[in-house]
Amino acid sequence: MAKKASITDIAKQLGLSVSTISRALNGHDDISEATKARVWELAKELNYQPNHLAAALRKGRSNMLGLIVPHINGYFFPSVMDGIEAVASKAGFNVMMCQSNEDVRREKKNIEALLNAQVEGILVSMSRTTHEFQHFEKVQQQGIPLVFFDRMPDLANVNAVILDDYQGAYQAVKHLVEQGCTRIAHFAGPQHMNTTRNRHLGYMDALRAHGLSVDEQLVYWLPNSSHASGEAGMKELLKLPERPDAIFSSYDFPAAGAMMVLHEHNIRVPEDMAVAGFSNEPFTALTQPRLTSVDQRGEQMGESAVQLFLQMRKRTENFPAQRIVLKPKLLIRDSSLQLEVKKK
Amino acid sequence: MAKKASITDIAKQLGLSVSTISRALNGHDDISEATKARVWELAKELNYQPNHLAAALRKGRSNMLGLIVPHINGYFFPSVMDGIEAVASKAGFNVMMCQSNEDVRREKKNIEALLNAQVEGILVSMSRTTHEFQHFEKVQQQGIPLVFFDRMPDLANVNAVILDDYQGAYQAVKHLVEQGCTRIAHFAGPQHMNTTRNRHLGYMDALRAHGLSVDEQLVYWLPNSSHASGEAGMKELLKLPERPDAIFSSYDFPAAGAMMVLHEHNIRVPEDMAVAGFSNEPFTALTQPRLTSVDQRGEQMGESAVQLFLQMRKRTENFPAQRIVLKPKLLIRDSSLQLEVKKK
DNA sequence: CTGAAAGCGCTAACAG
DNA sequence: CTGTTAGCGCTTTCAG
Repeated sequence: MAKKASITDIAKQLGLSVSTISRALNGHDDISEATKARVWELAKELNYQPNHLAAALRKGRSNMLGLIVPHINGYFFPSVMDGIEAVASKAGFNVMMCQSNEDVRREKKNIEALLNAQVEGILVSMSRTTHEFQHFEKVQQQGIPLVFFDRMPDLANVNAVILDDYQGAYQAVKHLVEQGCTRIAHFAGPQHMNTTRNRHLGYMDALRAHGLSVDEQLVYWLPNSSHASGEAGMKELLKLPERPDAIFSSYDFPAAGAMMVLHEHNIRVPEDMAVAGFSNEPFTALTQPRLTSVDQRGEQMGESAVQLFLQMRKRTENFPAQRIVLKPKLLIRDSSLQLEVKKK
Repeated sequence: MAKKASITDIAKQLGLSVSTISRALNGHDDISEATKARVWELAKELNYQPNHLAAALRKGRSNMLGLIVPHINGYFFPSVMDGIEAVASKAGFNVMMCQSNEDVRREKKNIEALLNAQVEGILVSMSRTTHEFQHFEKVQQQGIPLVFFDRMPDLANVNAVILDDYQGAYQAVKHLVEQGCTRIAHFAGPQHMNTTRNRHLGYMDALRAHGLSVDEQLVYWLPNSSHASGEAGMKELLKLPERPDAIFSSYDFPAAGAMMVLHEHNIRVPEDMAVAGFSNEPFTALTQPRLTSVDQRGEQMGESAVQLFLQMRKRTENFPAQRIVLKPKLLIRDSSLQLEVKKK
């Protein structure tokens, strides 16, 4: 196998200088069409492959964007990635993707790797175990634009694009109230994360706003977002002397798990208990009954995150931190619908 | 913001040569502990970040591995990516991930981008629209190890790790036969892809091996792998004069779609019609009834793919193309179970 | 329209 | 144990 051809090989074979080849290959208009053609032809013939590393080193611009997600299970993060890829590639950026696996140590390593790779910006959704932020500060110290999405730290001066989780939860619970539910339980996620904390807050405020009191007994703290933890939660709730008549879950999988348990106990959904989840996972349209859920705008979130990055790198001055908040969308399905009608 | 510190800055401030710094930073043991300590300290102080680009250029080794997946919806590809990441990072490789979006043009661009980025190998699962393979040959011509996973071209000399889709389908259909089903329908995927073609072949052979004939009327050709196409397929099958008593789907989502339609028609699963899917999506444990499916060994596939790559780059000689075939696992759930018992 | 020369940041002989 | 030197492949002044 022949050694990989470089710009110098082309130059020699054509009796031209490397700079001419470079310019020809990059389509500069101060090169004659004739030479351009010759260069292109030989490049093809030699199977020439530009070395991005060398160009990036020289230009001081890698055209790479770093991305860190906690995991890629479920529908949400992949959809964000779709949005990111679309906008990034349109702007001429390649995306270097890492998973932190919900582990802050891994997240730190990801940051290191991306910084070493000379990415021009980093988009990150924090891991579940991230409680300190020095590794992020380091990024900013290097002058690398840093954009959080979905999961962000509780700090003032950070750029982020997030969902209005509070509103999403509020709307879902309001909907349940309007369907006639009065004892609405909640599957709550970790309260140190902005996302699930705000869902919990939205839940509580929606109850209060509609004259219902918040009953701590009706809140089950999910150990994780699996369907198994929803099953466990439902079993707990069924032990209560007075059973809830609805459940709002911070995630879809536990909601579906709860429905499994209800089915086993011959408790009808939504007649005996209404159920609503959060994320709008594709499978929510496939459960029996279909599951009401809140859409998280994943794709749009990804797009906005890249756009924010693109803005940041344009400004020479440190421009004020921006926070973009997307509106959630409640998708009402059979698991919570027309309770009044169905009840009788 | 200070200009990013380089190895030269450290050298100057310490009155040492750059090579000493380089060696110290890389932990060579021909540098005194004393100087190592000084170097490390100043590096930390200056917020020094090694420039991987420069090192890679010089060493001719990028420590980057390219990955192309058709999409990251559903569970399968993310699980493969998990396996890839795990083994790759253990071997000191960073993964550069691209999506082809089931578009061969995009796939070609991805290949270009990865080649430009000087990846040391490429792992790829072909897009659905890939019918020609020059872009892959180009990779091999450059001497870059190329490993296909799951979806591979019909060529002899390619390295690949795939699932035994034929066996998976065969087992699923055999299971349905053993449950007493005699008119087993099939939701078939595209026949130009090894995966879904082999599932179709396994389906047919399992029927024949058990004395059942293959009825073309019972095969519905899925336009895609969405649940909607499964709903459409089920509706078609219900128009037949003689209704099937089981359905084996090439994907899980259409299988779930079919179950929705059956539920609407008050056709019981599995009593009136058994259902089995393919992929073992997490949601298959959450449908009503739970869906029988074939696990695709995603994680193991990813791990094997990286291991194969690592082998390939060790051999100086072109070693013979390897094909690793993983064994599928049939997960029997309620949607197909104990038909005989339940029927009466 | 083209060439010469310098250098991005780092590593790796080769010398001491 | 440390320094000198050359150069990875490319882009970009500065000169013609």
